[in-house]
Amino acid sequence: MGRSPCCCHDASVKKGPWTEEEDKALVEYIQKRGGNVGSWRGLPKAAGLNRCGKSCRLRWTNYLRPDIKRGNFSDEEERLIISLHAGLGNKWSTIATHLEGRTDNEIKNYWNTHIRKKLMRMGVDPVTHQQLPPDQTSHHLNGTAAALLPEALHWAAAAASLGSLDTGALMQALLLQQLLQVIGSNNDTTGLINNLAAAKAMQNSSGGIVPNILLQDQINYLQPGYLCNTPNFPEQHVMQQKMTNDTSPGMSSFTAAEMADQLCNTAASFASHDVAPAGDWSPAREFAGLLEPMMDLPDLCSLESDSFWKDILDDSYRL
DNA sequence: AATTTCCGCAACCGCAAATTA
DNA sequence: CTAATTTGCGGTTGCGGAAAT
Repeated sequence: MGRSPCCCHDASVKKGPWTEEEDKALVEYIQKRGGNVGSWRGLPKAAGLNRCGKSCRLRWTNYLRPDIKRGNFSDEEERLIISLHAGLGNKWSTIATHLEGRTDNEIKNYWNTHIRKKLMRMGVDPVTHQQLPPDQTSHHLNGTAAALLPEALHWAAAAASLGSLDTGALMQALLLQQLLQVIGSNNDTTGLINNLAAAKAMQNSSGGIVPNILLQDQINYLQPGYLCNTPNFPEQHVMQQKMTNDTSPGMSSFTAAEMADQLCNTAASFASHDVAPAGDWSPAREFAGLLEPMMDLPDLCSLESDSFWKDILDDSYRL
């Protein structure tokens, strides 16, 4: 048993950056064979390259392949990566299958250089997607925002626990988490906390994902009957499309996404005063008051590029 | 203007899974 | 079935350019 020594250990085989000539030779060889590489090990010799087969494969799959998308990642792609990573972890190749034209290496690099840092700044552990302890958080949220974050992160964790590939619920959870950071800058958040707790209970009653919690009267005013469509709620249309595209069998992530969707619908409903919940709805009214100024939220993943989010984050850094 | 430090990305490396003989 | 070989994956490194001093 054992492995034959790889040509990569041969000192005479070239390493390091590829030259234009090498690229050309590799592309021409593969194209001449109609894209059928055959054996990577035998390729270098056949193509007249002094490289190891492994190096050739990497160069082709990560750089020379004709279907590779170039340029910066869009916000939509970034959102997708974050959501998929929350459910899959560092399964870069699996994540890459969900992003057309992007390679696992590219996504991994983008994660390590951009997204990871962004999450850290937001006080979110990029490995677990859960809130970091205060002493490990790279900035200091004010007390209210800090108190709210666990609520949203609880959601993210619940969605992640499904272990499914679909991203809807996690996207919504991240949306909510960010929303909460904003709302947290307001003073009185009792209503918000009540509503979140009730929403979790709603999720519990319809899917059994999050155990325990809550008082019946809190659940009452969050029944699906009270939900309304709010097309201008951030990301709503994106989520609807994602869920429509989800054809995976079984439970799901679709269900989770739907429930998460309902929560956001609820938030939006309260905010727009379109809904009058039964019973004691003063918490909802209060919640609406907090949300109302937020209805024109800019793109939620443009945390650094967008001045709206940047100002909010800067505020929290100062505190 | 020169030097140092930081950062992003392409490429490498070792391991494990998959495939082949 | 087993060993040998190939392929794929994820972590890590190091080069080169940009930013800071």
